[in-house]
Amino acid sequence: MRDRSTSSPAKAPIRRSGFSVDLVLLTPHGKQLAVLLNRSADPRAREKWSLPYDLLRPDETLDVAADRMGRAALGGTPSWLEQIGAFSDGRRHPADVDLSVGYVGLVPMGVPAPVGGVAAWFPMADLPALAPRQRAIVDTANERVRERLDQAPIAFRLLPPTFTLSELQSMYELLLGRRLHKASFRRALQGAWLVEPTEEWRSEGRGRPAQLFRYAPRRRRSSRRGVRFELLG
Amino acid sequence: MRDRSTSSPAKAPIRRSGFSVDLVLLTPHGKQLAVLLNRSADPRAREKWSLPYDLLRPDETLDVAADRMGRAALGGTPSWLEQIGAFSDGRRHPADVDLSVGYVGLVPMGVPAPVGGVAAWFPMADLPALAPRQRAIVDTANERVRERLDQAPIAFRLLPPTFTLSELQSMYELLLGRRLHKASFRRALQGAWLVEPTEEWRSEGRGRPAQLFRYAPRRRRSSRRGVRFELLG
DNA sequence: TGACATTAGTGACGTTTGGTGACTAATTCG
DNA sequence: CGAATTAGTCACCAAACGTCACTAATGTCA
Repeated sequence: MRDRSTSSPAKAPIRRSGFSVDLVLLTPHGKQLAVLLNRSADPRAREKWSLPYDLLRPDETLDVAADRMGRAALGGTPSWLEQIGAFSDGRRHPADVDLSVGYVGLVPMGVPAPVGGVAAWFPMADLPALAPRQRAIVDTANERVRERLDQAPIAFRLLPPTFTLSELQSMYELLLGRRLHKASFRRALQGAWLVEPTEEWRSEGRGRPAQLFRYAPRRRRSSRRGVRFELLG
Repeated sequence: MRDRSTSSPAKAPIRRSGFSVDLVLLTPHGKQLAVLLNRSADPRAREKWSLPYDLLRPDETLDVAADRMGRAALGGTPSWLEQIGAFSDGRRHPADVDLSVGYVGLVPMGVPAPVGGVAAWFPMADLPALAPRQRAIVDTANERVRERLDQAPIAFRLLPPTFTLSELQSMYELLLGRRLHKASFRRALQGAWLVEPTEEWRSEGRGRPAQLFRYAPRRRRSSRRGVRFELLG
């Protein structure tokens, strides 16, 4: 299903001339992110697991191909998807292609990997060995998610449709890798007009029940600020 | 020189199976940025001008190829270079390849286009017709430069080694497309420890002479800020 | 030569933004 | 009931930022 190559028996370091699209699907998994990996079809493959990848079909857009692969890998479409670039140095790739185009996708928490053991979620900190080029793609995916965190609804796409503000803050803390102050977080969120409260409350065991919110961004003028020099040197 | 294809007389919509690297070289030109374009070698080409592009050579890294193309197009190496992604939808490209990898490069002001008329600088606002895929690459290059403006030394790479603070501010204003307040700009710059003064002053016709500065970033701790919700909805 | 225009550079004030600790509120558990 | 736990808010203070106004140093021109 995944192998669309014409039968080429060569195992030598001859690269196929095409290129692949490689997908990094991320979902929250406890205190960290997890990546979806496919078990290698070829038992002789040097790595047992790999990112989902495929060759681009004729007359298919890159973005469309990535979405199609997301559906193929999960049964549903990722809640967010973005290209992270082209990867081609000498590093090895399972498809033996010259070049691979990487995509990051987000999957809301709680979506299980397809049954059958062909795919599984692996925590970021405990990945099995991957082909070097795919390893680079995973690392870039991680960076990209952090970079986009404040410009795209990353955290919201990893949460269910309704969530508590504590859950939202925990998601930001997971993605940023550091703690945030409750009052500051909520004040900033208030000013951004990104969420609206629902009528529901959720009692999570002990403690005061929390109100549920949903992601409902409202138009606001982009603040005409001065320059930020974030460059560190 | 640029055409490395095996002689394929086909003019039909048959795509070559390879991919190209396309370079958007930018330099300040008056009140806006300018792009370096090559005159099409083939007089029957549908567009008279194109971005510099080439096919990746065997065992060559994408980054290396982009740098090589920058040197070939200008005689010198770009002062900054970054990949901006892979482009492949149905849109036409002069090389008739399935996929193109775009790069942005910066060139300090004052570097002339090579003599001979094979290349020329075109102001952003007044570009000639380009193949649709290259047009998309140019647009993405522009966005990327603005996105990176506060994280990479974009403005400094477009200026000569020493410059006045007014020139630096003008460069930021050019890139951002809006005016900045002088005192705020300088205060923020001061806090960022990015420049150091030289002993030289420059008298530019009328008005008080300005001190020259050079880009000399000093290490500083990354500020542990809270979250920014720049997302506009 | 002196008034004026022009550009560079800085000081100071008030407002907004953001970090922080401490408070109140509502629930479970014993 | 009281302690523990989690949610939600308030108020204080410091840092950051927009703005105006001022001083400084040059050229231009009457």
